[in-house]
Amino acid sequence: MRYRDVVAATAAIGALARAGRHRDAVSLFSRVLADGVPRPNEFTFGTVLRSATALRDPRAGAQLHACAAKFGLRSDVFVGSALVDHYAKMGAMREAQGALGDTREPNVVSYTALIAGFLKNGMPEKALGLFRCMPEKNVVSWNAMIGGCSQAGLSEEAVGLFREMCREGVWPNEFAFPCVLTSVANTGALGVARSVHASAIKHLGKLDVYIGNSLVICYARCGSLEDSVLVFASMEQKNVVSWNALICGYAQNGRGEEALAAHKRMIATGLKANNVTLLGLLFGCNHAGLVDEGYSLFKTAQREQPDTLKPEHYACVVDLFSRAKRFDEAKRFLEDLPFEPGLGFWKSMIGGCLIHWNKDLAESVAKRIHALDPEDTSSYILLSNVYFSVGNWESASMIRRHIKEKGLKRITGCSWIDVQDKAHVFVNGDSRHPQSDEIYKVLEVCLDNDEDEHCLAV
DNA sequence: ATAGGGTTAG
Repeated sequence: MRYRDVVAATAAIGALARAGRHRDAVSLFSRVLADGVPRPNEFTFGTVLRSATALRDPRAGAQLHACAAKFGLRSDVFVGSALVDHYAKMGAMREAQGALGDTREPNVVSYTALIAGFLKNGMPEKALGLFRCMPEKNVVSWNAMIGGCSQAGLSEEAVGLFREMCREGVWPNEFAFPCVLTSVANTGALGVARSVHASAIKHLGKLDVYIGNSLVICYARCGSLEDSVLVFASMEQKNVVSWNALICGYAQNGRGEEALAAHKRMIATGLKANNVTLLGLLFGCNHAGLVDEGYSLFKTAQREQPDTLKPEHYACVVDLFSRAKRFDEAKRFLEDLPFEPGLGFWKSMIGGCLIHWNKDLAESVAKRIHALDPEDTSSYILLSNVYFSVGNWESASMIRRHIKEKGLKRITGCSWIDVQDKAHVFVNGDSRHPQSDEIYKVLEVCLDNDEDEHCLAV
């Protein structure tokens, strides 16, 4: 069938795209093009390019780009933004920049698409540079910056940008809050969480399910399970993500029993658990020592929805057994894995050996790890800690020397506490804090009261 | 008839 005019043809392509039938949309475009009638215009290209992007098909994108150029539409702003967005989402940032350069009158959309691309492809400085000098900003450009920083793990930047946006008088919409709340969750600042929550109510009135979910996880990560549960209870709409957020919150805070209970309630509402649910449950069981419950959940999932199982779930089971000193079961489980265990699996085992002072097993597992990766520092450290724990100082310091000699780099873990919305970060043996002396005095008092605890030198 | 931004684990 032929289309009466270009409007009808474009509408037909657009309808396919809206129905998610992107492959058909691209085919229809090719047919229209082959017929030669009607002649596609800038709207047609914009529409079909979106489908090529949704398909993540760089070949189709490049062909459409060339074709648009042939039709003299390359410098149109609609075609241009669609091209920038396409290339940015394919990770081809040079081409994306080129497409913006070819656009005669680039607008907010063109710039925003490029900024989002820079952030997604690990170039936050370029994104920020462009954002600072773009001719015009709107709430979407702000959201792209906030969301992109949040995804890139630049939590402080994301929160800062959110504040700046509000200061500039830009009214945040519902898209901004999930991003900024994720970032707040990563910094763990409860006071900030509360103020962003208040800001959401002030700006939006009603909170949608995305924001509710983000609040549940944010409060849990900031250490306030009370607020987390309160938000969850107040949500009108709940989906799998909401339940997962609740379950994971319980799990992170060591409340395995409550996580299991929440899972039962979730099933009762007719929702099906997915891979994240299972991971949260296993994690919760892990930290509450609910070994049999956790393993039985795993086996049920293996039976009923084997497609949801990923290596991470198997790793949790290894952790579950080895933390509980059930090394034989852990070993048997490892041998029966349906895939090659990665380093993480063996590290899990050493972790268990450290808790239970199992030197012999730690040695044999360390051998396996170093066969896979001789540069793996964390397993050396874990092994030397096992030696420390059983009082074998010589072997322990030998390993430390070995690490130094090989020049292996180790990633230092850190912890922090939040005092009046300011995070104070510490690493082991740190003395850089301005109140360091006082802090250590208080610490000594605490440690004196607690002499039975084993203090592991890492 | 067309465009850019959102939530869950480690």
